Amino acid sequence: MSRTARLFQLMQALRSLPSPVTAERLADETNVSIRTMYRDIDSLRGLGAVIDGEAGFGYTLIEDATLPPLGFEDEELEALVLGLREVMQVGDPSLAKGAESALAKLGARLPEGQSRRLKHAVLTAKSYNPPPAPKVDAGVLRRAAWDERRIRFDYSDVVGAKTSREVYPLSIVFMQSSHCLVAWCHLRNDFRVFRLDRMDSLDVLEECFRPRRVSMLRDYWEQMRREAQKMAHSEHAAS
Amino acid sequence: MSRTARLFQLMQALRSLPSPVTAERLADETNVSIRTMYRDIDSLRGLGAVIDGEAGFGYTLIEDATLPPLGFEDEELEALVLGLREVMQVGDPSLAKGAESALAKLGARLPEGQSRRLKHAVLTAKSYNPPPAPKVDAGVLRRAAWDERRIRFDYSDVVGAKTSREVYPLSIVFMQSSHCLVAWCHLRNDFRVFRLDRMDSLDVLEECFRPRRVSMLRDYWEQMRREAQKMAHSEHAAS
DNA sequence: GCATTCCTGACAGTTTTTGGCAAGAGCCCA
DNA sequence: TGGGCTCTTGCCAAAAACTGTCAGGAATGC
Repeated sequence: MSRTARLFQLMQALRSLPSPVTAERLADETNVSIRTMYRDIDSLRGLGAVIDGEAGFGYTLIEDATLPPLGFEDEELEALVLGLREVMQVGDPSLAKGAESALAKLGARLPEGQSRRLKHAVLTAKSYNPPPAPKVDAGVLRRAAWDERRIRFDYSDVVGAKTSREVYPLSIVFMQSSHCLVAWCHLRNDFRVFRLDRMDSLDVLEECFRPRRVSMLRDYWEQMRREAQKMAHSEHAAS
Repeated sequence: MSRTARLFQLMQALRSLPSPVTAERLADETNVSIRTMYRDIDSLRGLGAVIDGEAGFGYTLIEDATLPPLGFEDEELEALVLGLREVMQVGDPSLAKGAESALAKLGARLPEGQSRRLKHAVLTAKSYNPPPAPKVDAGVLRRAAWDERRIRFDYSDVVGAKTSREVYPLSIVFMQSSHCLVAWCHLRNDFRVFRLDRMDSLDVLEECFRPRRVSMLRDYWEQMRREAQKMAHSEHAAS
Protein backbone atom coordinates (compact mmCIF):
# COMPACT_ATOMS: atom_id res chain seq x y z
CA MET A 1 0.00 0.00 0.00
CA SER A 2 1.29 3.41 -0.92
CA ARG A 3 2.20 5.83 1.75
CA THR A 4 -0.56 8.22 0.78
CA ALA A 5 -3.23 5.59 0.94
CA ARG A 6 -1.89 4.61 4.30
CA LEU A 7 -2.22 8.15 5.58
CA PHE A 8 -5.84 8.21 4.53
CA GLN A 9 -6.37 4.93 6.27
CA LEU A 10 -4.69 6.30 9.35
CA MET A 11 -6.97 9.30 9.32
CA GLN A 12 -9.88 6.94 9.10
CA ALA A 13 -8.58 4.94 12.04
CA LEU A 14 -8.13 8.06 14.12
CA ARG A 15 -11.68 9.03 13.37
CA SER A 16 -13.28 5.75 14.20
CA LEU A 17 -11.18 4.18 16.94
CA PRO A 18 -12.14 5.23 20.45
CA SER A 19 -9.71 7.82 21.64
CA PRO A 20 -7.18 7.93 23.01
CA VAL A 21 -5.40 5.46 20.83
CA THR A 22 -1.75 4.52 21.18
CA ALA A 23 0.79 4.69 18.41
CA GLU A 24 1.28 0.97 18.71
CA ARG A 25 -2.36 0.25 18.06
CA LEU A 26 -2.35 2.54 15.04
CA ALA A 27 0.87 1.01 13.77
CA ASP A 28 -0.79 -2.36 14.01
CA GLU A 29 -3.84 -1.06 12.20
CA THR A 30 -1.85 0.22 9.25
CA ASN A 31 0.89 -2.42 9.23
CA VAL A 32 3.92 -0.30 9.84
CA SER A 33 6.52 -0.07 12.54
CA ILE A 34 5.96 2.22 15.47
CA ARG A 35 8.69 4.51 14.33
CA THR A 36 6.96 5.00 11.03
CA MET A 37 3.71 5.64 12.83
CA TYR A 38 5.26 8.58 14.61
CA ARG A 39 6.45 9.79 11.27
CA ASP A 40 2.98 9.37 9.80
CA ILE A 41 1.32 11.24 12.62
CA ASP A 42 3.81 13.96 11.94
CA SER A 43 2.88 13.99 8.29
CA LEU A 44 -0.79 14.27 9.12
CA ARG A 45 -0.07 17.20 11.37
CA GLY A 46 1.94 18.75 8.62
CA LEU A 47 -1.11 18.39 6.43
CA GLY A 48 -3.23 20.37 8.81
CA ALA A 49 -4.86 17.76 11.01
CA VAL A 50 -4.83 18.64 14.67
CA ILE A 51 -3.89 15.58 16.64
CA ASP A 52 -3.33 15.75 20.34
CA GLY A 53 -0.61 13.39 21.56
CA GLU A 54 -0.18 12.93 25.29
CA ALA A 55 2.70 10.97 26.72
CA GLY A 56 1.58 7.90 28.61
CA PHE A 57 -1.88 8.33 27.15
CA GLY A 58 -2.21 8.20 23.42
CA TYR A 59 -3.49 10.19 20.47
CA THR A 60 -6.74 12.05 20.14
CA LEU A 61 -8.01 13.53 16.91
CA ILE A 62 -9.01 17.08 17.64
CA GLU A 63 -9.74 18.42 14.24
CA ASP A 64 -10.24 16.51 11.09
CA ALA A 65 -8.72 18.96 8.69
CA THR A 66 -8.44 16.23 6.15
CA LEU A 67 -9.85 18.82 3.91
CA PRO A 68 -12.54 20.67 2.36
CA PRO A 69 -13.31 22.84 5.31
CA LEU A 70 -16.95 22.49 4.43
CA GLY A 71 -17.04 26.29 4.37
CA PHE A 72 -20.29 27.08 6.05
CA GLU A 73 -21.27 30.69 6.52
CA ASP A 74 -22.42 31.92 9.90
CA GLU A 75 -26.03 31.95 8.91
CA GLU A 76 -25.77 28.45 7.56
CA LEU A 77 -24.24 27.20 10.76
CA GLU A 78 -26.90 28.81 12.85
CA ALA A 79 -29.57 27.34 10.64
CA LEU A 80 -28.05 23.90 11.01
CA VAL A 81 -27.84 24.15 14.75
CA LEU A 82 -31.32 25.55 15.14
CA GLY A 83 -32.83 22.94 12.87
CA LEU A 84 -31.12 20.05 14.53
CA ARG A 85 -31.97 21.28 17.99
CA GLU A 86 -35.55 21.59 16.92
CA VAL A 87 -35.52 18.03 15.69
CA MET A 88 -33.96 16.89 18.94
CA GLN A 89 -36.97 18.30 20.71
CA VAL A 90 -39.87 17.34 18.49
CA GLY A 91 -38.55 14.20 16.85
CA ASP A 92 -39.13 10.68 17.97
CA PRO A 93 -36.25 9.15 19.94
CA SER A 94 -34.36 7.61 17.06
CA LEU A 95 -34.65 10.75 14.97
CA ALA A 96 -33.62 12.91 17.90
CA LYS A 97 -30.61 10.71 18.34
CA GLY A 98 -29.85 11.11 14.65
CA ALA A 99 -30.00 14.87 15.01
CA GLU A 100 -27.67 14.75 17.96
CA SER A 101 -25.06 12.63 16.28
CA ALA A 102 -25.34 14.64 13.07
CA LEU A 103 -24.53 17.71 15.10
CA ALA A 104 -21.57 15.95 16.67
CA LYS A 105 -20.26 14.86 13.29
CA LEU A 106 -20.59 18.31 11.87
CA GLY A 107 -18.75 19.71 14.84
CA ALA A 108 -15.94 17.28 14.33
CA ARG A 109 -15.58 18.25 10.70
CA LEU A 110 -15.44 21.97 11.24
CA PRO A 111 -12.30 23.99 11.66
CA GLU A 112 -11.58 25.12 15.19
CA GLY A 113 -13.26 28.50 15.19
CA GLN A 114 -16.43 27.30 13.51
CA SER A 115 -16.69 24.34 15.80
CA ARG A 116 -16.84 26.64 18.80
CA ARG A 117 -19.41 28.67 17.01
CA LEU A 118 -21.45 25.55 16.57
CA LYS A 119 -21.40 24.87 20.28
CA HIS A 120 -22.25 28.40 21.27
CA ALA A 121 -24.78 29.14 18.61
CA VAL A 122 -27.00 32.08 19.25
CA LEU A 123 -30.22 30.39 18.34
CA THR A 124 -32.28 27.99 20.35
CA ALA A 125 -35.45 26.13 19.63
CA LYS A 126 -38.13 25.91 22.23
CA SER A 127 -41.23 23.85 21.80
CA TYR A 128 -43.68 24.05 24.61
CA ASN A 129 -45.72 21.01 23.88
CA PRO A 130 -43.76 18.14 22.46
CA PRO A 131 -46.23 16.05 20.52
CA PRO A 132 -47.74 13.11 22.39
CA ALA A 133 -45.83 9.87 22.12
CA PRO A 134 -47.50 7.83 19.41
CA LYS A 135 -48.23 4.17 19.96
CA VAL A 136 -46.40 3.21 16.80
CA ASP A 137 -42.66 3.45 16.35
CA ALA A 138 -41.94 6.41 14.13
CA GLY A 139 -38.58 4.93 13.30
CA VAL A 140 -40.16 1.82 11.87
CA LEU A 141 -42.60 3.94 9.91
CA ARG A 142 -39.83 6.09 8.55
CA ARG A 143 -37.84 3.11 7.44
CA ALA A 144 -40.90 1.58 5.79
CA ALA A 145 -41.41 4.80 3.86
CA TRP A 146 -37.81 4.84 2.86
CA ASP A 147 -37.84 1.21 1.79
CA GLU A 148 -41.18 1.77 0.05
CA ARG A 149 -42.88 -1.12 1.77
CA ARG A 150 -46.61 -1.49 2.16
CA ILE A 151 -47.80 -1.32 5.76
CA ARG A 152 -50.88 -2.20 7.77
CA PHE A 153 -52.22 -0.63 10.95
CA ASP A 154 -55.36 0.07 12.96
CA TYR A 155 -56.67 3.60 12.86
CA SER A 156 -59.16 5.52 14.97
CA ASP A 157 -60.54 8.50 13.12
CA VAL A 158 -61.80 11.77 14.52
CA VAL A 159 -65.08 10.36 15.79
CA GLY A 160 -63.41 7.25 17.19
CA ALA A 161 -64.44 4.81 14.45
CA LYS A 162 -61.82 2.11 14.03
CA THR A 163 -60.62 0.73 10.72
CA SER A 164 -57.79 -1.48 9.60
CA ARG A 165 -55.73 0.16 6.87
CA GLU A 166 -53.21 -0.97 4.35
CA VAL A 167 -51.28 1.86 2.81
CA TYR A 168 -48.19 2.89 0.93
CA PRO A 169 -46.36 5.24 3.29
CA LEU A 170 -45.07 8.29 1.43
CA SER A 171 -43.93 10.91 3.86
CA ILE A 172 -44.09 11.93 7.47
CA VAL A 173 -45.11 15.47 8.16
CA PHE A 174 -44.14 17.16 11.39
CA MET A 175 -46.81 19.59 12.38
CA GLN A 176 -46.65 21.59 15.52
CA SER A 177 -49.27 19.65 17.39
CA SER A 178 -48.83 16.22 15.91
CA HIS A 179 -46.96 14.04 13.49
CA CYS A 180 -48.78 12.75 10.47
CA LEU A 181 -48.22 10.09 7.87
CA VAL A 182 -49.05 10.89 4.29
CA ALA A 183 -49.94 7.70 2.46
CA TRP A 184 -51.84 6.12 -0.35
CA CYS A 185 -54.71 4.30 1.33
CA HIS A 186 -55.85 1.07 -0.25
CA LEU A 187 -59.12 1.16 1.69
CA ARG A 188 -60.15 4.53 0.28
CA ASN A 189 -58.17 4.27 -2.92
CA ASP A 190 -56.89 7.76 -2.45
CA PHE A 191 -54.31 9.77 -0.58
CA ARG A 192 -54.91 10.06 3.14
CA VAL A 193 -53.19 11.69 6.08
CA PHE A 194 -52.99 9.75 9.34
CA ARG A 195 -52.07 11.14 12.72
CA LEU A 196 -49.42 8.95 14.28
CA ASP A 197 -51.01 9.13 17.71
CA ARG A 198 -54.17 7.54 16.35
CA MET A 199 -52.37 4.63 14.74
CA ASP A 200 -51.84 1.29 16.41
CA SER A 201 -50.53 -2.22 15.73
CA LEU A 202 -48.24 -1.28 12.88
CA ASP A 203 -47.04 -4.06 10.59
CA VAL A 204 -44.61 -3.73 7.73
CA LEU A 205 -45.71 -6.01 4.92
CA GLU A 206 -43.72 -7.76 2.24
CA GLU A 207 -44.98 -5.81 -0.75
CA CYS A 208 -42.62 -3.22 -2.03
CA PHE A 209 -43.82 -0.36 -4.20
CA ARG A 210 -40.42 0.84 -5.20
CA PRO A 211 -39.74 3.01 -7.03
CA ARG A 212 -43.09 4.78 -6.98
CA ARG A 213 -42.81 6.68 -3.71
CA VAL A 214 -41.29 9.85 -5.07
CA SER A 215 -43.70 10.13 -7.98
CA MET A 216 -46.72 9.36 -5.81
CA LEU A 217 -45.62 11.99 -3.38
CA ARG A 218 -45.30 14.45 -6.20
CA ASP A 219 -48.82 13.61 -7.28
CA TYR A 220 -50.05 14.17 -3.76
CA TRP A 221 -48.50 17.58 -3.47
CA GLU A 222 -49.80 18.49 -6.89
CA GLN A 223 -53.31 17.50 -5.84
CA MET A 224 -52.97 19.50 -2.63
CA ARG A 225 -51.80 22.49 -4.58
CA ARG A 226 -54.78 22.36 -6.87
CA GLU A 227 -57.21 22.04 -4.00
CA ALA A 228 -55.68 24.96 -2.20
CA GLN A 229 -55.97 26.98 -5.36
CA LYS A 230 -59.60 26.06 -5.83
CA MET A 231 -60.24 27.00 -2.23
CA ALA A 232 -58.61 30.38 -2.63
CA HIS A 233 -60.57 30.92 -5.78
CA SER A 234 -63.96 30.22 -4.24
CA GLU A 235 -63.07 32.42 -1.30
CA HIS A 236 -62.23 35.16 -3.68
CA ALA A 237 -65.51 34.71 -5.49
CA ALA A 238 -67.44 34.88 -2.25
CA SER A 239 -65.87 38.11 -1.14
CA MET B 1 6.45 19.55 -1.02
CA SER B 2 5.71 15.95 -0.26
CA ARG B 3 3.74 13.91 -2.64
CA THR B 4 0.90 13.47 -0.19
CA ALA B 5 0.55 17.15 0.47
CA ARG B 6 0.57 17.68 -3.25
CA LEU B 7 -2.30 15.27 -3.72
CA PHE B 8 -4.34 17.15 -1.18
CA GLN B 9 -3.54 20.36 -2.96
CA LEU B 10 -4.52 18.80 -6.23
CA MET B 11 -7.83 17.75 -4.78
CA GLN B 12 -8.34 21.28 -3.63
CA ALA B 13 -7.54 22.60 -7.09
CA LEU B 14 -9.97 20.17 -8.69
CA ARG B 15 -12.64 21.36 -6.34
CA SER B 16 -12.15 25.04 -6.81
CA LEU B 17 -11.01 25.49 -10.41
CA PRO B 18 -13.80 25.78 -12.92
CA SER B 19 -14.19 22.47 -14.67
CA PRO B 20 -13.11 21.14 -16.97
CA VAL B 21 -9.48 21.72 -16.21
CA THR B 22 -6.60 20.38 -18.23
CA ALA B 23 -3.74 18.34 -16.87
CA GLU B 24 -1.36 21.06 -17.92
CA ARG B 25 -3.17 23.65 -15.86
CA LEU B 26 -3.16 21.35 -12.85
CA ALA B 27 0.48 20.50 -13.33
CA ASP B 28 1.21 24.18 -13.32
CA GLU B 29 -0.85 24.64 -10.21
CA THR B 30 1.01 22.00 -8.26
CA ASN B 31 4.43 22.49 -9.79
CA VAL B 32 5.01 19.13 -11.36
CA SER B 33 5.52 17.88 -14.86
CA ILE B 34 2.54 16.86 -16.92
CA ARG B 35 3.58 13.26 -16.75
CA THR B 36 3.48 13.34 -13.00
CA MET B 37 0.12 15.02 -13.10
CA TYR B 38 -1.33 12.07 -14.95
CA ARG B 39 0.15 9.83 -12.33
CA ASP B 40 -1.30 11.96 -9.54
CA ILE B 41 -4.75 11.89 -11.05
CA ASP B 42 -4.38 8.17 -11.15
CA SER B 43 -3.44 8.09 -7.49
CA LEU B 44 -6.47 10.14 -6.56
CA ARG B 45 -8.67 7.76 -8.45
CA GLY B 46 -7.06 4.90 -6.68
CA LEU B 47 -7.95 6.59 -3.45
CA GLY B 48 -11.58 6.66 -4.33
CA ALA B 49 -12.11 10.04 -5.92
CA VAL B 50 -14.22 9.92 -9.06
CA ILE B 51 -12.62 12.11 -11.67
CA ASP B 52 -13.93 12.23 -15.17
CA GLY B 53 -11.22 12.68 -17.76
CA GLU B 54 -12.27 13.40 -21.31
CA ALA B 55 -9.77 13.48 -24.14
CA GLY B 56 -9.50 16.87 -25.75
CA PHE B 57 -11.51 18.35 -22.93
CA GLY B 58 -10.03 18.10 -19.47
CA TYR B 59 -10.80 16.78 -16.01
CA THR B 60 -13.98 17.14 -14.02
CA LEU B 61 -14.31 16.20 -10.40
CA ILE B 62 -17.42 14.09 -10.08
CA GLU B 63 -17.30 12.90 -6.56
CA ASP B 64 -15.17 14.20 -3.81
CA ALA B 65 -14.64 10.85 -2.17
CA THR B 66 -11.42 12.04 -0.65
CA LEU B 67 -12.99 9.79 1.89
CA PRO B 68 -16.34 9.37 3.46
CA PRO B 69 -15.91 12.42 5.58
CA LEU B 70 -19.57 13.03 6.08
CA GLY B 71 -20.48 9.44 6.85
CA PHE B 72 -24.04 10.30 7.75
CA GLU B 73 -26.48 7.58 8.65
CA ASP B 74 -29.99 7.60 7.25
CA GLU B 75 -31.48 8.92 10.45
CA GLU B 76 -28.93 11.67 10.59
CA LEU B 77 -29.66 12.73 7.05
CA GLU B 78 -33.37 12.80 7.69
CA ALA B 79 -32.82 14.84 10.81
CA LEU B 80 -30.72 17.32 8.89
CA VAL B 81 -33.27 17.69 6.14
CA LEU B 82 -36.19 18.00 8.49
CA GLY B 83 -34.43 20.52 10.67
CA LEU B 84 -33.32 22.69 7.80
CA ARG B 85 -36.71 22.57 6.14
CA GLU B 86 -38.24 23.64 9.40
CA VAL B 87 -35.87 26.55 9.61
CA MET B 88 -36.66 27.49 6.04
CA GLN B 89 -40.27 27.83 7.12
CA VAL B 90 -40.08 29.52 10.47
CA GLY B 91 -36.83 31.44 10.22
CA ASP B 92 -36.45 35.00 9.16
CA PRO B 93 -35.46 35.51 5.52
CA SER B 94 -31.72 35.55 5.95
CA LEU B 95 -31.78 32.52 8.20
CA ALA B 96 -34.09 30.67 5.84
CA LYS B 97 -31.67 31.44 3.07
CA GLY B 98 -28.86 30.09 5.22
CA ALA B 99 -30.79 26.90 5.75
CA GLU B 100 -31.37 26.54 2.05
CA SER B 101 -27.76 27.02 1.08
CA ALA B 102 -26.58 24.78 3.89
CA LEU B 103 -28.79 22.07 2.47
CA ALA B 104 -27.34 22.65 -0.96
CA LYS B 105 -23.79 22.48 0.33
CA LEU B 106 -24.46 19.30 2.18
CA GLY B 107 -25.99 17.80 -0.92
CA ALA B 108 -22.96 18.68 -2.95
CA ARG B 109 -20.62 17.07 -0.45
CA LEU B 110 -22.47 13.82 -0.21
CA PRO B 111 -21.72 10.78 -2.32
CA GLU B 112 -24.17 10.14 -5.11
CA GLY B 113 -26.59 7.81 -3.37
CA GLN B 114 -26.88 9.88 -0.25
CA SER B 115 -27.36 13.03 -2.19
CA ARG B 116 -30.47 11.58 -3.81
CA ARG B 117 -31.63 10.52 -0.41
CA LEU B 118 -31.27 14.07 0.75
CA LYS B 119 -33.50 15.32 -2.02
CA HIS B 120 -36.17 12.71 -1.50
CA ALA B 121 -36.19 12.63 2.26
CA VAL B 122 -39.21 11.10 3.85
CA LEU B 123 -39.77 13.82 6.38
CA THR B 124 -41.37 17.18 5.95
CA ALA B 125 -41.98 20.06 8.28
CA LYS B 126 -45.24 21.88 8.24
CA SER B 127 -45.94 24.95 10.29
CA TYR B 128 -49.40 26.36 10.04
CA ASN B 129 -48.77 29.78 11.38
CA PRO B 130 -45.43 31.22 10.51
CA PRO B 131 -44.65 33.81 13.18
CA PRO B 132 -45.58 37.39 12.33
CA ALA B 133 -42.88 39.39 10.65
CA PRO B 134 -41.15 41.42 13.35
CA LYS B 135 -40.38 45.07 12.77
CA VAL B 136 -36.72 44.55 13.57
CA ASP B 137 -34.32 42.66 11.37
CA ALA B 138 -33.64 39.31 12.99
CA GLY B 139 -30.44 39.04 11.00
CA VAL B 140 -29.06 42.21 12.52
CA LEU B 141 -30.08 41.03 15.96
CA ARG B 142 -28.42 37.68 15.42
CA ARG B 143 -25.22 39.27 14.31
CA ALA B 144 -25.25 41.63 17.27
CA ALA B 145 -25.61 38.65 19.58
CA TRP B 146 -22.79 36.88 17.85
CA ASP B 147 -20.54 39.90 17.94
CA GLU B 148 -21.55 40.53 21.55
CA ARG B 149 -22.51 44.14 20.94
CA ARG B 150 -24.82 46.13 23.15
CA ILE B 151 -28.07 47.13 21.46
CA ARG B 152 -30.89 49.60 21.98
CA PHE B 153 -34.53 49.35 20.94
CA ASP B 154 -38.05 50.46 21.82
CA TYR B 155 -40.26 47.88 23.42
CA SER B 156 -43.98 47.64 24.00
CA ASP B 157 -44.82 45.29 26.79
CA VAL B 158 -47.93 43.16 27.26
CA VAL B 159 -50.14 46.05 28.33
CA GLY B 160 -48.76 48.33 25.65
CA ALA B 161 -46.48 50.44 27.84
CA LYS B 162 -43.48 51.63 25.84
CA THR B 163 -39.92 51.74 27.10
CA SER B 164 -36.54 52.27 25.56
CA ARG B 165 -34.15 49.45 26.36
CA GLU B 166 -30.45 48.90 26.20
CA VAL B 167 -29.46 45.28 26.53
CA TYR B 168 -26.77 42.69 25.92
CA PRO B 169 -28.32 40.27 23.44
CA LEU B 170 -27.58 36.68 24.44
CA SER B 171 -29.69 34.31 22.43
CA ILE B 172 -32.69 34.13 20.17
CA VAL B 173 -35.27 31.55 21.04
CA PHE B 174 -37.62 30.22 18.40
CA MET B 175 -40.92 29.39 19.95
CA GLN B 176 -43.85 28.16 17.99
CA SER B 177 -45.85 31.33 18.13
CA SER B 178 -43.10 33.91 18.26
CA HIS B 179 -39.41 34.59 18.27
CA CYS B 180 -37.87 35.95 21.41
CA LEU B 181 -34.63 37.59 22.38
CA VAL B 182 -33.00 36.59 25.63
CA ALA B 183 -30.91 39.46 26.93
CA TRP B 184 -29.44 41.18 29.91
CA CYS B 185 -31.53 44.32 30.35
CA HIS B 186 -29.73 47.39 31.64
CA LEU B 187 -33.01 49.07 32.53
CA ARG B 188 -34.13 46.27 34.85
CA ASN B 189 -30.65 45.07 35.71
CA ASP B 190 -31.71 41.50 35.16
CA PHE B 191 -32.31 38.95 32.44
CA ARG B 192 -35.34 39.62 30.30
CA VAL B 193 -37.03 38.00 27.33
CA PHE B 194 -38.30 40.22 24.55
CA ARG B 195 -40.66 39.24 21.78
CA LEU B 196 -39.23 40.31 18.45
CA ASP B 197 -42.61 41.48 17.17
CA ARG B 198 -42.85 43.97 20.01
CA MET B 199 -39.45 45.48 19.36
CA ASP B 200 -38.84 48.51 17.19
CA SER B 201 -36.11 50.93 16.12
CA LEU B 202 -33.21 48.59 16.73
CA ASP B 203 -29.74 50.11 17.03
CA VAL B 204 -26.49 48.26 17.43
CA LEU B 205 -24.21 50.24 19.74
CA GLU B 206 -20.48 50.43 19.94
CA GLU B 207 -19.99 48.72 23.28
CA CYS B 208 -18.83 45.15 23.05
CA PHE B 209 -19.28 42.77 25.97
CA ARG B 210 -17.11 40.02 24.56
CA PRO B 211 -16.37 37.47 25.82
CA ARG B 212 -19.14 37.38 28.39
CA ARG B 213 -22.02 36.17 26.23
CA VAL B 214 -21.56 32.47 26.75
CA SER B 215 -21.12 32.70 30.50
CA MET B 216 -24.05 35.10 30.89
CA LEU B 217 -26.20 32.75 28.90
CA ARG B 218 -25.13 29.90 31.12
CA ASP B 219 -26.12 31.97 34.16
CA TYR B 220 -29.48 32.65 32.60
CA TRP B 221 -30.23 29.01 31.96
CA GLU B 222 -29.05 28.13 35.44
CA GLN B 223 -31.41 30.72 36.91
CA MET B 224 -34.26 29.39 34.80
CA ARG B 225 -33.51 25.89 35.93
CA ARG B 226 -33.64 26.87 39.57
CA GLU B 227 -36.88 28.74 39.15
CA ALA B 228 -38.46 25.82 37.38
CA GLN B 229 -37.34 23.60 40.19
CA LYS B 230 -38.77 25.90 42.82
CA MET B 231 -42.00 26.03 40.86
CA ALA B 232 -42.21 22.28 40.67
CA HIS B 233 -41.50 22.08 44.37
CA SER B 234 -44.23 24.48 45.42
CA GLU B 235 -46.64 22.74 43.09
CA HIS B 236 -45.79 19.50 44.74
CA ALA B 237 -46.34 21.04 48.17
CA ALA B 238 -49.70 22.42 47.11
CA SER B 239 -51.05 19.16 45.86
C1' DG C 1 11.35 5.20 40.84
C1' DC C 2 8.69 2.67 37.51
C1' DA C 3 5.67 1.93 33.62
C1' DT C 4 3.81 3.78 29.76
C1' DT C 5 4.01 6.45 25.71
C1' DC C 6 5.11 10.27 22.99
C1' DC C 7 9.09 12.09 20.45
C1' DT C 8 13.64 12.51 17.96
C1' DG C 9 18.12 11.36 15.67
C1' DA C 10 21.06 8.47 12.73
C1' DC C 11 21.98 4.94 9.22
C1' DA C 12 21.71 1.78 5.42
C1' DG C 13 18.92 -0.65 2.36
C1' DT C 14 14.82 -0.48 -0.33
C1' DT C 15 11.09 1.52 -2.65
C1' DT C 16 8.91 5.20 -4.74
C1' DT C 17 8.79 9.11 -7.30
C1' DT C 18 9.96 11.95 -11.10
C1' DG C 19 10.77 14.03 -15.68
C1' DG C 20 11.48 13.18 -20.48
C1' DC C 21 10.38 10.80 -24.51
C1' DA C 22 7.28 8.16 -27.35
C1' DA C 23 3.15 6.11 -28.94
C1' DG C 24 -1.94 5.15 -28.71
C1' DA C 25 -6.63 6.60 -28.53
C1' DG C 26 -10.93 9.41 -28.11
C1' DC C 27 -13.27 13.70 -29.28
C1' DC C 28 -14.36 17.84 -32.02
C1' DC C 29 -14.14 20.56 -36.06
C1' DA C 30 -13.18 21.81 -40.65
C1' DT D 1 -10.26 12.47 -44.00
C1' DG D 2 -6.97 15.11 -41.51
C1' DG D 3 -5.42 17.89 -37.75
C1' DG D 4 -5.68 19.90 -33.08
C1' DC D 5 -6.21 18.86 -28.28
C1' DT D 6 -5.83 16.07 -24.50
C1' DC D 7 -6.25 11.95 -21.87
C1' DT D 8 -3.66 7.57 -21.10
C1' DT D 9 0.12 4.31 -20.81
C1' DG D 10 4.92 2.31 -21.04
C1' DC D 11 9.86 2.60 -20.27
C1' DC D 12 14.21 4.23 -18.17
C1' DA D 13 17.73 6.06 -15.16
C1' DA D 14 18.59 9.40 -11.71
C1' DA D 15 16.97 11.48 -7.59
C1' DA D 16 14.34 11.54 -3.61
C1' DA D 17 11.66 9.64 -0.10
C1' DC D 18 10.52 6.00 2.85
C1' DT D 19 11.31 2.26 6.18
C1' DG D 20 12.88 -0.54 10.12
C1' DT D 21 16.16 -0.94 13.67
C1' DC D 22 18.63 0.82 17.47
C1' DA D 23 19.30 4.15 20.92
C1' DG D 24 18.13 7.56 23.63
C1' DG D 25 15.14 11.68 25.82
C1' DA D 26 11.05 13.58 28.02
C1' DA D 27 6.34 13.93 30.00
C1' DT D 28 2.69 11.95 32.67
C1' DG D 29 0.48 9.15 36.27
C1' DC D 30 1.03 5.86 40.07
